[in-house]
Amino acid sequence: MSRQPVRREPEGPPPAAGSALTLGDVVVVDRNSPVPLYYQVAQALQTAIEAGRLPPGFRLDNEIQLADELGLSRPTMRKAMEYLVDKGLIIRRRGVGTTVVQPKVRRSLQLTSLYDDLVAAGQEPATTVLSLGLAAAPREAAEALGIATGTPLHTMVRLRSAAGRPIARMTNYLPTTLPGLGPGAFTVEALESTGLYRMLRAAGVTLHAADETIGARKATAQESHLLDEARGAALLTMQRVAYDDRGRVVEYGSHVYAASRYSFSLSLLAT
Amino acid sequence: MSRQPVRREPEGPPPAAGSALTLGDVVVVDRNSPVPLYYQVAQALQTAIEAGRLPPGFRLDNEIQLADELGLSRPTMRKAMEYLVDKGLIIRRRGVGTTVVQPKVRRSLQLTSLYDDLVAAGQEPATTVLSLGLAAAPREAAEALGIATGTPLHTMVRLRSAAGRPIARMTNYLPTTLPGLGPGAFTVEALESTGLYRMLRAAGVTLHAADETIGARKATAQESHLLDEARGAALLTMQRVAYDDRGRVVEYGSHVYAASRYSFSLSLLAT
DNA sequence: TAGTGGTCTAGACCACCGA
DNA sequence: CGGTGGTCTAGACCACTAA
Repeated sequence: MSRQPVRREPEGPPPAAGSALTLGDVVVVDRNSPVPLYYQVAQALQTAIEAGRLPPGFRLDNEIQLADELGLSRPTMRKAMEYLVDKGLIIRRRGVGTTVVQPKVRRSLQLTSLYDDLVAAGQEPATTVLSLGLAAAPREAAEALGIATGTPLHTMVRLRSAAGRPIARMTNYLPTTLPGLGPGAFTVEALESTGLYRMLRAAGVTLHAADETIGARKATAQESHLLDEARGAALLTMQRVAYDDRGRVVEYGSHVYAASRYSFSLSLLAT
Repeated sequence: MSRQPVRREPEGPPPAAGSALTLGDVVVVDRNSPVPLYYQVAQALQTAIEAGRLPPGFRLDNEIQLADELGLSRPTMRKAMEYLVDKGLIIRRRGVGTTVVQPKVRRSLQLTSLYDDLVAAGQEPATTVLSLGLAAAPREAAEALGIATGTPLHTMVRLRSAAGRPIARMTNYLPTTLPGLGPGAFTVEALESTGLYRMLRAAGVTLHAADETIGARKATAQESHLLDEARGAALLTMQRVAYDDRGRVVEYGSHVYAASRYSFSLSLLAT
């Protein structure tokens, strides 16, 4: 239980960026918690980095020192740091050391107003179910789900709005053969209040992976009207196939978004 | 060096999906190789899975057995399997075991012809440099790079084609202050033959992360002409900010794609 | 040459799952 | 209950980097 905040501040030129902090100031581990030690450490460090207490460029001590400052073994400390590397928060180089990564700017990319902005601006997104029921699988959905065209599927069309304006039309197809997803598994009320993915999880479906394709095309007259856009406006399209942890296709969705008010953002780490 | 392909085929009902194979049939480790043992194992397993030698649903032995079949310690075997979990190729459940995941279908999503299809169809992509030089940073690029508007930047516009038709116009801005990227670092010839990212790596830049925003809008008259599309056609847009391993912004790109012939595909693992 | 992270080992105990 | 993966420890040697 010894955890004196040892401060190493040797003579000579001041260190590049901080180093007056010690892990003990930032991380406290609870050995009685059911949360794994490495995860406690990783979370604490992530919080500290995101809060700026470990600023960009901050040089961390080597993993052996850190480990015994916290009273942990080296592998455990290491696992915590690997977690942060995977998240892109720190960089480690053999023979060099570990430094905190510069936070990404992100928000400078918002050239147009985004869905997230609308949500952040206080307007909660709302969902309206336009249709819901069992219907014969169209060719597109049948191919995605790997079944015969015409097989009955849960079929639903939802309109997603934010800030009082429609943003997206989402069409989803789900097989009726999965446990917990028999006919009648979905209701308009639940879909509008709970959301599809939460309902799936509640039904015992474990989402594991998804493939998405993002494209664009011009809106049809009907789509322009539905999404409150000009005729022939550009739409973002997204098709998604979602799989559960046994590799079964759980859902196929084909969605269109009003491109003037919506865009997709992604962050990638080194390939 | 004992590596007999031990086969476990107990009495009773035939196992669900395979189990007549052993790791020894699929993985051979070379302790003299500089390649880490866990990585050798992970690669061999990945290859076997993707080749179908370990079919979807295949149940792997527990990690202790696997480890000593290969003459490895449990942590090393474990690290190999964690690698495969991260790649989404296997699923592990405590108290249950490890199984090979169903391969994703992917290709059923190609509703429209994609860039990849064109490349796969034999037409190599080609790049034409439309302009290249130093220019004052426009507001958009200055914001993304975190510098003052008007700062001189490497500025380049490239036209990417496939199957003899233009597909994308890519506009990139790069600071001149990074080591190896002074004025004159880029030439038309190198860009057309080598590609921007490869040139960056050669200049000693280590790409680490990127933020992307994908949207859509209608083409201007000039863009329609350049990309060989109808007037007002839908375009996919993508802005990207790339960072090096010190968190410095390396590049800002703003690109437009002919949506009738291009789309983005992504695969996601459980969040 | 000194210090760093990368890899590897051989144990241990535990939480969870299904029969 | 037995078997599984999840966590943790305390060492060891090595490859790489920088001074």
